[in-house]
Amino acid sequence: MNKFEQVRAEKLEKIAALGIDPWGSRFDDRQPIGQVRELAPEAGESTTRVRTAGRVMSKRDSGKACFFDIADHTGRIQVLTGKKQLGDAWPILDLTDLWDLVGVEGTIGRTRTGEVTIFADKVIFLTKTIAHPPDKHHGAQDVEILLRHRYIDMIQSPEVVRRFQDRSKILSTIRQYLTGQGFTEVETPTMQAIPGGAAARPFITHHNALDIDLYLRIAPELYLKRCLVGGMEKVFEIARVFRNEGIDATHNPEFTMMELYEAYGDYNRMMEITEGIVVGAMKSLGLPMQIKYGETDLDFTPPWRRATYDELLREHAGVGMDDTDGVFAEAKKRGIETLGKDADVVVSELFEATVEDALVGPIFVIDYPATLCPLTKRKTTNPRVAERFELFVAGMELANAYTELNDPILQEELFTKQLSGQKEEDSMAKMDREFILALKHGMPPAGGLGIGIDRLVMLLTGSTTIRDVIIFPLMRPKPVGALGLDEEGEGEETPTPSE
RNA sequence: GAGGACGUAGCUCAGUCGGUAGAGCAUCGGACUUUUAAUCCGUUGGUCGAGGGUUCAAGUCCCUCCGUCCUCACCA
Repeated sequence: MNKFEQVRAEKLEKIAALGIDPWGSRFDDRQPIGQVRELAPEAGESTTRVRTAGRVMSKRDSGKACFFDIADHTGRIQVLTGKKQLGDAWPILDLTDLWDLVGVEGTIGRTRTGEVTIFADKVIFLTKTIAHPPDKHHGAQDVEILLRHRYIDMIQSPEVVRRFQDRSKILSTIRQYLTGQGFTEVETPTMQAIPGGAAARPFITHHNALDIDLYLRIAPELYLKRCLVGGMEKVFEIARVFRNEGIDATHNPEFTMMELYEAYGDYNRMMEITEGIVVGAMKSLGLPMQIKYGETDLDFTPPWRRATYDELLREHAGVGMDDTDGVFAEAKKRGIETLGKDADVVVSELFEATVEDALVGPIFVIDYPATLCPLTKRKTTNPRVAERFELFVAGMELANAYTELNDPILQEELFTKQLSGQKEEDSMAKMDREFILALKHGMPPAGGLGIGIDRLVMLLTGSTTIRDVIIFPLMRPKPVGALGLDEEGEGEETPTPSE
């Protein structure tokens, strides 16, 4: 405990000595501060009584009077009280520090300078804050402090709380939209013996009683399709998935993916649903169809542009995807390694290099080279092309959907086929015999869709990094030392992982 | 994984050419019943991220390590 904490801890004792519980208790019939503010008259003091609670954000002591500001997630308000008004309760104010939690009761009004103020005759101590708070004007600015101790970020920046409330609203809107369309929400295994359904490196863990290694899922896809086999014709899951890869402004090791499957649908139907979900989410936040993301102007008025993979590759790279010689030549020209790589792997790399960053969107890129899509149904008119789309917005891949492959014989074949030039962990093709067996029982033709929830929330809340929309992003563990929280001598260090 | 930047009091930040470690806020003590970055007087506070090196002397220069951020690569 550092010197600041000792001072506050001593006050704790003094509060208790006054017969007051420094940790507070139930506090009923409280109005949120935002509501209390609305009751303020144009000027002067009203007779309207209010009762509210919040965190002390600033304090201006003036002898026998005291002004302090309290804040909750709905707003901030000034409180004025005095020795005469509080009587026996007056000494508690001396023991009240910044970031303590208090309840107040009094009349609502304005001071002569026009500031909305609660003229309090009761101050109820609710909770002592032992830690020393950051600078009351600048707040903590260090990104590391804000991320490691997100509650500090939330306390000092109401917009942070609002952003996560927006995230919650987007999620509930998606649930409402889908259940309204007859979808059933299911929860499939997070720990899986074979981590399939996407191309990504998994996290590995171990179950002691069964003595088996398990993987944290990289996608819920293969289980949701089993639900289709079982007759759940419309299912979805808002799935936390885990990918053991790099961390940057658009990637966190765990993130949230919405996946849905609709029997007897196809990828065209998935485009309609995607538009419905995104537009619905925007409306729930009160956003117009034209928004700005960073410097980019986006128009979400449906229907959104649909362009084929081949068409876009011709537009931006000047070659068609079936023109193997042209694709190799163009790739080499752009410094892409082509030696020993499958033609479609090169096509894909050329596409990523030339097209993806140029896509402002929203735009559905449709009809991908089939070899890159082992879980997707091929076009009956052209088996080289898979019925898949990806939705791009502002250079981000926001959604991915297929007409689902339901042919178990072809599926088994595709699971065994690794493309040259592609590492196994970079491939979606991982043999899962249990899944093949499920397909053998007859999965209806279906459309499937995945939407990256974090990226959608980024887009709709104007956040440029994923850390702004993941409430506790992964950070490398560190001994608690910042903010004076470090225990002297018996420093309880976070164990470092073995190398 | 590669490159770059940063790390100084609880917080926000200065710190010149290598020459006694600073300010504001917060804390603590005092004055004040309409302040609002309250004011006024006084006070306390440092392993300069960690370790090593150069030097008479290192916050400052060099090396290693740790952490965070940015760019690139991978990925959604």
